Amino acid sequence: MSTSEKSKTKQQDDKRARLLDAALDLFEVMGFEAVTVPEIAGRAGVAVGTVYRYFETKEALVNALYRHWKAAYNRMVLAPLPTGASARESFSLYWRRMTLFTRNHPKAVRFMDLHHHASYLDAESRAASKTYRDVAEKFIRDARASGAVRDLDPVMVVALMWGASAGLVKFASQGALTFDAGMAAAMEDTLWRAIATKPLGD
Amino acid sequence: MSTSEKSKTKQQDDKRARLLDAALDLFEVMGFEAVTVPEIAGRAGVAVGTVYRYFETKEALVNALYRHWKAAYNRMVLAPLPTGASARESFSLYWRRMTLFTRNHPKAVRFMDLHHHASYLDAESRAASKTYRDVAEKFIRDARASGAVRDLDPVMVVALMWGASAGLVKFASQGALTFDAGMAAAMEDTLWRAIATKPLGD
Amino acid sequence: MSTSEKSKTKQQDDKRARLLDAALDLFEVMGFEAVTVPEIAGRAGVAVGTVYRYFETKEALVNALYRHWKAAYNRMVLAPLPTGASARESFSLYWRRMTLFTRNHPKAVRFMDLHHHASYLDAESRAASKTYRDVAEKFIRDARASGAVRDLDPVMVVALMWGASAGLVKFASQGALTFDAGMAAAMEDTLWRAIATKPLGD
Amino acid sequence: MSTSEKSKTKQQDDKRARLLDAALDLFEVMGFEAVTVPEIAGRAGVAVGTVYRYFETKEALVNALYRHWKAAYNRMVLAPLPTGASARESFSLYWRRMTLFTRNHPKAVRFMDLHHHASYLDAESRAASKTYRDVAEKFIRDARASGAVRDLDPVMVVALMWGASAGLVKFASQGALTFDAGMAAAMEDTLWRAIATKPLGD
DNA sequence: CATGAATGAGTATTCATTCAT
DNA sequence: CATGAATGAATACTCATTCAT
Repeated sequence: MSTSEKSKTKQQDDKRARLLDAALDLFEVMGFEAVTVPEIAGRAGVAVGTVYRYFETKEALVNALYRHWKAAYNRMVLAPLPTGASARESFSLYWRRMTLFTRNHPKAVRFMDLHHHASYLDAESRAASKTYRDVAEKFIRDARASGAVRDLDPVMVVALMWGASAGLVKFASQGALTFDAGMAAAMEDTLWRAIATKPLGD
Repeated sequence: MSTSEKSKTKQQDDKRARLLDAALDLFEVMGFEAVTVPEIAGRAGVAVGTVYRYFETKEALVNALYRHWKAAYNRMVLAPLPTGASARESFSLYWRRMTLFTRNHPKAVRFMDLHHHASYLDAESRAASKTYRDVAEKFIRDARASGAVRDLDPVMVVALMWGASAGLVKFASQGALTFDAGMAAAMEDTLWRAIATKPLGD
Repeated sequence: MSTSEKSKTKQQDDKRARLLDAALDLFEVMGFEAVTVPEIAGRAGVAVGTVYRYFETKEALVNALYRHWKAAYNRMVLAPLPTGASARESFSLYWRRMTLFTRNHPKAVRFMDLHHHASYLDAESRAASKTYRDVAEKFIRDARASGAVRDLDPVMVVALMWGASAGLVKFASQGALTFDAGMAAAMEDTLWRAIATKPLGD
Repeated sequence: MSTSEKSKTKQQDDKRARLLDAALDLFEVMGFEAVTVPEIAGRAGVAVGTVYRYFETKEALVNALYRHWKAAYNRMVLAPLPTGASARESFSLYWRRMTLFTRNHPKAVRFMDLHHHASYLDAESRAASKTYRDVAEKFIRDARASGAVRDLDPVMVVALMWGASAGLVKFASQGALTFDAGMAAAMEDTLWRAIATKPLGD
């Protein structure tokens, strides 16, 4: 297939992608209202009017951005586990997926946390959040049933895991720590001690 | 001092306080830019122009609000511990102060988390954040030195504690759990297991 | 009553009136879409923002303008006739009222004619037009019943009278004729010949 | 000339004609400024860019449209009368031409009336209007000289005739009457009574 | 001190026009 | 010749801030 055959679509995809990238950079730092459409266009290297060829309104743009990253997160983090994995292995896998995504896309994660209850997000965008809690709760419930995890409120455990990850992002963005694989592993070990029936076992 | 002299001051303080309250309610839900000065004035029951008798600009108002709550937080949570407290007792006290404040003033806590890196906060407002980290780190370092807490990166532990609290607020505000004293205690126990050398000991 | 007591309302009325005047001047010549809000504000001697203190939107402004003049027209032209007036006298009175209004407010009449079917006029504004036709038709019907006017379609007669007046305005605005009292009287006589049973009688 | 050579031209003419038709439909209802070029292109079934192959600008398009219909009107209505026609016959012929054109092309007539003084029409387009008045005035002057028409201001008579026709269009477009041949004839009779020296004579 | 009408700079959005394919 | 994606100037409208009362 020749380059020219695809170039039209490619260029469009490219512009849309560049607009989403620019919007992420700006919204994450400034917030939705503080960012102007010309700023987004400028950073994406297109004219103002072009923004409106790809997104109906500025609100439609944030919503598209939010859903884009929420979908990517769900795809990577909430994918089914390999069958037969132990509770410890499952915990480790989920935690490493979460932190890997977070470390690869810290801006996207901060953006989602900052905006998840914002008034300019429509119902569909907000609905995406639920999935995460559902999957996480089910995992904890199963692990508890298997006896590997103590008798704790599943939602509390989800809050702890999400919070631990968010805390690392927050302090990393302030320069107080480095959120690398080692830090992720140390936190994993610490969290497992918090919730496991026999943290030192095995 | 006559009564009328005092009442005047009282009324002024009252207006200032009502403005700060109104601003907190609105900023926390809508964000800084999405809230208009007339809205704040209306909710506080004063005229638009009056806002400017108490605060130079809208930015000055957010900064005053931020510092107000940051100071309250520091006063309540970071106050010196009773001398002679064990690491376990100190940990418990800090955690209970944190969660008590958070449960009493969830709007203020969400506001501070949402806005702590915002561009409209000036250097002085942002500096207030540092204190918290310094105190928290010192406590962890001491506890570790005493042998009660494992050999962990202090900042990671602070991230974990802050994150655990933030996670509870977040899921509580979504209606997924109830952040009451029992929940706080359960989380305290869980966190202590995560970091203590002998979590079951004593 | 002192001047100062009323001055606040007076000034407001004044601004509203000046805005309506400016809008009439501009809309009549340029059409609704070709006129910018800053132009209206400038001509009225107020700031742009002030326009929006008096009218929700630009559309609300045209609608208010349209209703203002339609009401004035109906008040002056469609007021009840003195009882006992003959058909000839009634015809003369209606015609003189129409042409007097038209000569005094040619811009308003052109504006109403130009805009009466415009998409930016809401239902209520458009409804005002009906009254005119109803009154005019009733008059013709009565005059015909009395035998003074020939057996003509009443709507056709209304069309003729309105058209005659509109034609005079149009050619006057082009500088082809002078629409004064004499011209109005000459047209009245001509129209009466057109419709009367015995134009020369009496 | 080969067929293909002609068809090419035909297709071009066709596109131009379709653009003019689409523009008439839209301008007449919405006004010049409220209609977008993409709308015109869409209704004409061509791409946006194609509009600019046939017309320099949007203004050039309205001007072309205006002149197109003005020329058609002049060709049909203002064509020389058969020699030797009486004043009554001439009057009838002019009136029937006017009303026939108006009934066949009501949109074009409304468009011309609505736009005849618009700022986006250039001098040449506006000049076309003069012809009509000149011809009409000359006819009245002659008829008056022949003694068939009373001693009236010619321009007033033109205003009356134009107004009568415009009134019929206006009320017909509002659904208040039907502008058919019978209505046209009734109005002709009525108008002749208005201006003739001996309306009942012959 | 308190008020709220007035201000005008600033923002989202539209749309006539161009030009590479 | 035809196309329609890209452009950016222009417009309606908002809202922080001022100041006369």
